[in-house]
Amino acid sequence: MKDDLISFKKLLEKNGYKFTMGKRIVLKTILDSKTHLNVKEIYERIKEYQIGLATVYRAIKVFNKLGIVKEININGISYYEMKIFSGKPLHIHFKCFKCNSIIDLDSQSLNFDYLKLNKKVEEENNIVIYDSNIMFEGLCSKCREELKCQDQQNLEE
Amino acid sequence: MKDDLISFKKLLEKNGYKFTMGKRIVLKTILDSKTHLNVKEIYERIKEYQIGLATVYRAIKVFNKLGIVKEININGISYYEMKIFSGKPLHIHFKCFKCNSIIDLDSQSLNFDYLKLNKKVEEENNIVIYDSNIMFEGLCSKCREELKCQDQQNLEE
DNA sequence: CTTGATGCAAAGGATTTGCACAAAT
DNA sequence: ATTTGTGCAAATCCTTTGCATCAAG
Repeated sequence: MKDDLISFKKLLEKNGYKFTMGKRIVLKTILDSKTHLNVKEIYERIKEYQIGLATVYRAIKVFNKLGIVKEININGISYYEMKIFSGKPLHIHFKCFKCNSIIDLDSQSLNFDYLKLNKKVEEENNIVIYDSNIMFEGLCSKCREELKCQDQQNLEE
Repeated sequence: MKDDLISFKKLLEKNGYKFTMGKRIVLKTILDSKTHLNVKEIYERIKEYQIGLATVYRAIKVFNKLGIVKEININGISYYEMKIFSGKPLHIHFKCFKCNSIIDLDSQSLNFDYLKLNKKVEEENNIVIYDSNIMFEGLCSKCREELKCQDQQNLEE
């Protein structure tokens, strides 16, 4: 087994789960993906291995419970990405209204600012924050440029 | 008609919708509620007026599209709260892992900090942010106290 | 009158579950 | 050997849609 999977195996077994082939393949698929995947997408990618849809759902449920993956809801559908060992303390997502693309915003300095704010939120409200989900909606830079060009053309007419 | 509903009527009609009794009752229900409601909850509260579930869904879809209400997804279910004319520029939500309650965090100074951060995000990424969804998960102050008490008792045993 | 709105029931899509069987420790 | 995992199909839950009818402007 690849070294990088051993930590996951240990984490699963510590919690009474078996690190089966199904779970391994689902996990690997999420690990290898550059973008967030939903269950259907994961299933499509791995069904050649004879893995059922229910197994994918069950594996992800366990991963989510153990904090291995992070769930992001976009238009009522759940997408998943790695959470632990991912090197990202915070995930800020941005959804473009126009092209519907989801962009990860992970600037070092922004993350730091947000973590500082988290601390303030915790103190002000006497709560403990384990996880934070931040999702912005708006116009991405590409769509923004396109709109600018259109405006220009409208003016010239 | 109550004064405070006229702005909504105008907004709807400007966009080609009729401000019917169904929409009015659904809107009033969300307006009057102190907490976020899901469609089923709204339907339960107003079905005595002979309003069908589909009507509730359709009304909310329009409200959401026009920015009248804000949609919040909690565990795959959509909840709704007022967005425009609500006096809150930003809604930060907190969900307690233990008691599952959803708490609104709306401190003036925090909101200000977040809006400032939004500006920074916009500049760094050359995007425009129309809306932001921030949801924290963790331990609320009440559950935190309870856990503290339990720890105390465990130590004394 | 014309157009959008409604209620109902059926359809749709995502997720869960019951069950018999298979696989892991 | 025992316990958890799996595939399949059925069931469930939330949401949307088609259609005939109704109501608002």
